[in-house]
Amino acid sequence: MSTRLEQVAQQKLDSLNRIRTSGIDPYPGSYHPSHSTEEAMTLFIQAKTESQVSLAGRIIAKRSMGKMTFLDIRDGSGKMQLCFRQGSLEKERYDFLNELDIGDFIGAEGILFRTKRGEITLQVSNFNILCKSLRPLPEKWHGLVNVEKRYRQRYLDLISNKNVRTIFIIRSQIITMIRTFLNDRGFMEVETPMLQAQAGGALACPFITHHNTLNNDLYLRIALELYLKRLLIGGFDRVYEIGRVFRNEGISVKHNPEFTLMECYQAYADYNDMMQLVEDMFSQLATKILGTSKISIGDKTIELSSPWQRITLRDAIKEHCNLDFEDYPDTASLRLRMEQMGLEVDPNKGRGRLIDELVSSFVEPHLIEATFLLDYPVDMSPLAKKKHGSNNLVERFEGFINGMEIANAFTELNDPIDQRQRFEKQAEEQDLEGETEVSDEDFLSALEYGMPPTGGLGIGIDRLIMLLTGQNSIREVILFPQLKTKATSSSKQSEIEDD
RNA sequence: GGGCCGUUAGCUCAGUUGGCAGAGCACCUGACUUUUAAUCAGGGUGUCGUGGGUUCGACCCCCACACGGCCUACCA
Repeated sequence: MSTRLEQVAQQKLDSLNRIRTSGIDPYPGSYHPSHSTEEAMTLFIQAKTESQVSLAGRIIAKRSMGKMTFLDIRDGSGKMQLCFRQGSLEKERYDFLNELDIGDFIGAEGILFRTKRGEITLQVSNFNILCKSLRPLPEKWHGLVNVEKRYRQRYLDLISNKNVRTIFIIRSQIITMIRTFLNDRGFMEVETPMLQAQAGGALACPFITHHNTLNNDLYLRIALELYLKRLLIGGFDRVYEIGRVFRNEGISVKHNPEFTLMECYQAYADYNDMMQLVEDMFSQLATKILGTSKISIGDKTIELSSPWQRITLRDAIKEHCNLDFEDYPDTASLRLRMEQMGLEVDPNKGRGRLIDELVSSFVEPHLIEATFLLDYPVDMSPLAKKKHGSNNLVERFEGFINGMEIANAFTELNDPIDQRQRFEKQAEEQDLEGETEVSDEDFLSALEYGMPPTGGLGIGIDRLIMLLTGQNSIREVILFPQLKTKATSSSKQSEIEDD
């Protein structure tokens, strides 16, 4: 007894063997089509005379009518109907069509014509199999719907669902546009270590790994910040990196353990310049991708062109929580006030984390329109420069769209003494919160050589792509999102062996 | 971590107070020289997520587990 899948696989294997027996290589080395299907379409429409072309692609439909067969093939650019007529091919070649199934790749040459129904079609005079497929593709009409299978076998999702394919094409275009945008402004793209002795630049739980030869533990980076700043110290005035960072935290529709971050740093600039940069970048991206600077999410329309709304963090919390954090200058008093408001307060959290909790719970959900929250407390921003004339606020903003944090920027702290004190204070609070991390001496000593005044910006690329493609789950814009590894019989076996 | 929902043929989905497991597509055989979700005639099909339990009898009821989705929690 065998399953349907096994029976189909056997049928395809039988076909493969018949092909081999007949002396044909079912997996030839190369085939060089003269045109893509899209180019062939254009050629036919523009050319007055009959055009001889060769095409290659995957068979996605087969309609046989006895002595005449139509195949639809698809390549990276589009699709084309192929017409095979017994009168135009040797009988042996025509009969070979029996060995071609949906899913196989073929190359075909012939002359383009238009059918009675008006479809541009290739009249095939010769063809070759380029790859024999051994598994059936998902159903043609409904496509692949099973979400788990779509993520685990994304190639099937891409074959079946054109809108999925489009999302990832747009993703690629957006990232190219960001590079062009920054390059045009004199930024230089760089690459910095993903394996780091210390995971700094953000407060997040890192992944830990081990280098065997060096015999020391290393961390996968959680941010790009501290190495990019070293490059400003080194004399590159405008640098950026678009790269993967890794955070060992929860998975949700807005979080994947590895995600793509863009950080850029501009010497002699401050957070106001970064705000302008964000406004320019986002409105330009939207205009190029969508043809308008407005994005539609559900029934909401959000304008991305300059200027975005600006509100200080203090005023935003006042408005949504009826609480002025300046009235509560220390952790204890703020915690007391929050408890009086009926909130459950984590006793290990410091003042910065408490304020952050107020923001994410009460303020963020209301920031639908493109909004900059300005001027954060120093407690929650150890790498940002203090606001001129203030001892407890820093020049920092976060950008929000549709209730989602999308950008984070500050005027970078370049006072090495202040930076050392911030690290020390942060270390104290982390001890209270049960985390331990030593300050980054290597970064501090770099800073002591002198870093120019600098504006820095970070943008979550995946979330930006969600906005511009109208997706509400980050997994829809990451080709292979993180899923739990399914135990296979062999891995179960190895677990037993490990025990 | 908690809650709710889901898991049936390769794919998309039905199904039953608890009484032989169903359809469309795909696949196989046959017919067909302008089809295009081709059509027509015929055909095959399954660990009903996994493991227990209740029952004369479980895809269905109960328990546990796995995986996924959404919500929530966590999250610089």
